Amino acid sequence: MEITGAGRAGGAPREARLADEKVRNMEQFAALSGISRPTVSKYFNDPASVRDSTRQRIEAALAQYEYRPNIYAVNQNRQLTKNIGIMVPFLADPFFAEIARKIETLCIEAGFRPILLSAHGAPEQEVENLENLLSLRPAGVLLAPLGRASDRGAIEKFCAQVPTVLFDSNVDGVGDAFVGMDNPQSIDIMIKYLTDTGEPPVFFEMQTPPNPNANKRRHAYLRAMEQLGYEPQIIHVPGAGWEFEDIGFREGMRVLSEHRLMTNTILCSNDRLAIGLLAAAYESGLRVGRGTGSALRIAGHDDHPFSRFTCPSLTTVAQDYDSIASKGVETLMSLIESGSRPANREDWLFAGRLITRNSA
Amino acid sequence: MEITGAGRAGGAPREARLADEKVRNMEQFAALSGISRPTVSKYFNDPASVRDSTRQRIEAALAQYEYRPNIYAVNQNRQLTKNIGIMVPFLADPFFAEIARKIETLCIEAGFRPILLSAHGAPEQEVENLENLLSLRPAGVLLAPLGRASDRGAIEKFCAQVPTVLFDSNVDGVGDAFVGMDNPQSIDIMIKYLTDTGEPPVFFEMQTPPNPNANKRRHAYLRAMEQLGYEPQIIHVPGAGWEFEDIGFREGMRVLSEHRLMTNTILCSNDRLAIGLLAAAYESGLRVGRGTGSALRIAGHDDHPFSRFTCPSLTTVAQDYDSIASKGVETLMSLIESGSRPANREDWLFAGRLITRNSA
DNA sequence: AAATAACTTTTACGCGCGTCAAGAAATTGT
DNA sequence: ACAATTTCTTGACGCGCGTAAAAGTTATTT
Repeated sequence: MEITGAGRAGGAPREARLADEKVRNMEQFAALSGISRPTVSKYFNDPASVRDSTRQRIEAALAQYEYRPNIYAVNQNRQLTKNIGIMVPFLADPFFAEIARKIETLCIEAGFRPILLSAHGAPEQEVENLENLLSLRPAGVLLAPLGRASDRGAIEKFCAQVPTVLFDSNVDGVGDAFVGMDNPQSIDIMIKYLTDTGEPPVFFEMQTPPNPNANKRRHAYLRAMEQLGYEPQIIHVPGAGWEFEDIGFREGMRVLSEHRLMTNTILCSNDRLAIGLLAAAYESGLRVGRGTGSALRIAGHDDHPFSRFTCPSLTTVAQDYDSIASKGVETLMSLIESGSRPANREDWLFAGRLITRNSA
Repeated sequence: MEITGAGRAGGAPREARLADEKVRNMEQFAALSGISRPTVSKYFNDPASVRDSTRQRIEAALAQYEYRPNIYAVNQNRQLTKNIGIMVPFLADPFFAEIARKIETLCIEAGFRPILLSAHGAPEQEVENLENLLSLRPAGVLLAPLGRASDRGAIEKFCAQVPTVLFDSNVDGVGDAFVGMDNPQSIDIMIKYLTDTGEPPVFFEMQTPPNPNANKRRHAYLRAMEQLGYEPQIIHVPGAGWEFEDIGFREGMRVLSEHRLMTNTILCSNDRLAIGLLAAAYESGLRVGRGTGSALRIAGHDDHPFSRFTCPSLTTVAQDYDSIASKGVETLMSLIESGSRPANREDWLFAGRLITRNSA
């Protein structure tokens, strides 16, 4: 028996040894991949900018050594980072969590790094977040402002320095674009539906809603009722802040016991108020629905993720999450690519879709 | 009449002029404040580390020029950043949004910069987030893993490199500490309550729950029922993923129509399943509650932010959000300060609090 | 008042990478 | 095969700040 190929002298192969060591910087990695550092740097900025054969060699080395450029050094030397700020007024609201998630995903697909922030309902936090964002030198920002409570000056100052697309909640004249829903349209179709299938609705809202959409919806309600020749009634309940369900429930209990309603139908300014109001109706022993056995019809607005599971399930107008998210990201991307700021602000309003469930 | 102090000659004061210019770096700011750059650097790392008079001069300049150190340069040169990663499995779940918010706040108070990430229910996203976090060189991480679906190897590898406190969902032996709730205790008090005030519960859960807490709760249920001398019944409904309400509703409709229950009381593995189940009961015309007129009692677990507003309001066991958040942050801070990793992993379990509402 | 301690300034290097310029090498066109 | 073009390499500078050493200054102690 012959023993052949008993192993090479000189220890383990060089590459296998090095694979265990940590690659500390691009210099080392470039040496390992057999490519010069400036070319490797070029590759990481845009893989398509180097020759095919070069790219393959870099990617082979990449698979072997798991090197990643130091993000701090990269961002320090780039004039513009690949960061995209996403800020919502209240992340504990699943509506915002959901839309933020869609936006996040789209940003990643576009090759950017999303940074998610929430103002947690507090104007000071919103301002602080903007300041922190600024120091991250983001390529752009998607911002759903708090609204009424926002520090307009702070937002303006921010927008002057960073390409910004507002969404959900508009602040007139601020930012490079706005993407949101068409409140007049959505309120219209809801009121048409409600009047067609029963009585015209009263409008249920907070006295000091944090979000400007509430005002737009109130105006849309008044206009639609006038056009249809019905007398409007607005139930302004005391309450501020972001605890909408709580306000809807607490004040709903009061309103329902006082029998102040002109009709049997209530249109809430948003789903979260409606969820509270539904709970109040249940607690009060009032059957909600559109059947003859029901005392009350309740409708919401937004198609909140939980409104399918209320009792009864909530009739509402769905916001077009997907379109809002993708148009927002799209708009921001073209802002970033163009490198310039548009002279005139674009506003994109998306139509709502009526969702008829069992509450109205 | 005498005119005195008619103003100094020489134009606008030097400081007022400079205040308009942008301070580009620490060098410039140091010059403006009249302090050397290394001392200014020391100040930003720890304001208490410089003399009182020096601090005042820096802060005076700070008020005038609004300089902030370049965060990328700072983090490149510091061995450890002031970043704290916070990662949850599913941010669209208000439970996680809520606890993440508390953790965020505590981190900021401790002088750190929280970075919030969500796995969005996807193991690949969880792994990607860990990789991204790693490249941010965080001082520490608070991680609520996906659980069953998590890539254990990836998490272990991550924890080996970064001080990590797990919360909510445990992965045995991974990370430097775990903070969560005491499932045996919480299930115990719930079962005691339910049996004391009515019939012993059946246990309602998903066949393949994403979260290990479900398993702990099932075991606790079995043990408690055995101890009390009741026959356990577990309703395992098909379903995976994070759409708990949907599963609770869909499968609840089926289960309730099949009349397979041994008792009139259902204990759900968590509130979100219970919310779906409540909707199913409503839809099925079954009155839920503890009164004589009710056909069914339903209890949940977690005290989800919305469970106050279900119809009827949900009886549940409240997780101690505050304690979990603060103990988690506290533990992480001491890990960071000590600079060393503990030999033995600490586990902190907090007791649940029974919340009796109207559903059971 | 002198001695000591505590702090600040000066000077300088390094972090990891973007980017530029000049020249070398590889690829393409004809 | 040669010129034209594209791509890569070499060498170097700069970004803004942390940090270290040595020398200078100020505050505290006895």
